[in-house]
Amino acid sequence: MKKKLVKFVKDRRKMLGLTQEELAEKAGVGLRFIRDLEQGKETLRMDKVNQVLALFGHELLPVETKKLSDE
Amino acid sequence: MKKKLVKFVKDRRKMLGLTQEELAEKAGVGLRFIRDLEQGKETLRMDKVNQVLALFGHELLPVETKKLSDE
DNA sequence: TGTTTTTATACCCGAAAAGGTATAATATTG
DNA sequence: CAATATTATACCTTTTCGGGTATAAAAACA
Repeated sequence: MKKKLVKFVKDRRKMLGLTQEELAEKAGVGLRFIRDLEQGKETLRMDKVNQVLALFGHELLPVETKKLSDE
Repeated sequence: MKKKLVKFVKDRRKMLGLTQEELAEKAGVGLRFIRDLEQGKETLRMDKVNQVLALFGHELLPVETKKLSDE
């Protein structure tokens, strides 16, 4: 199963050479939140996720779901 | 200020001729949630929003934020 | 290897989201 | 206009997310 959001955050964070702790601080969220996010938890608060994505110049928006088969 | 998500949900719902109540039931969320969502509340749970968007064949994903001026 | 850094799990607590209900306020319709 | 349907606000309760802390596991590095 997929997790585009998870992959996006992990990739971007490593791209910037940040630890989860540093990302948490920069984003203004708790370390636990970053962990949960990167672990694929889905019951996260939208605004908190957006706080993190904002660091990467991104935000959560409705995108067409094209789920033909997998990947 | 914008609210793409709000506009998207309202438009799609009306497009299908549904009331907030009907949308809530179909999505499996409370009526109050739909109201909060369409009212621009940002501290919503991501998975619940996705339940709603799924009815429209969409999902929340990270999208580049292009905030040149407004609109 | 052993040492250190980073990440993953688990537990506790306060804050607040989600849902239900009730009631205003708007729209819609006759 | 009035009557009805739909949407917006407010209050209350239950549930759980988010944060802090502690510890275990895994990675990185000497």
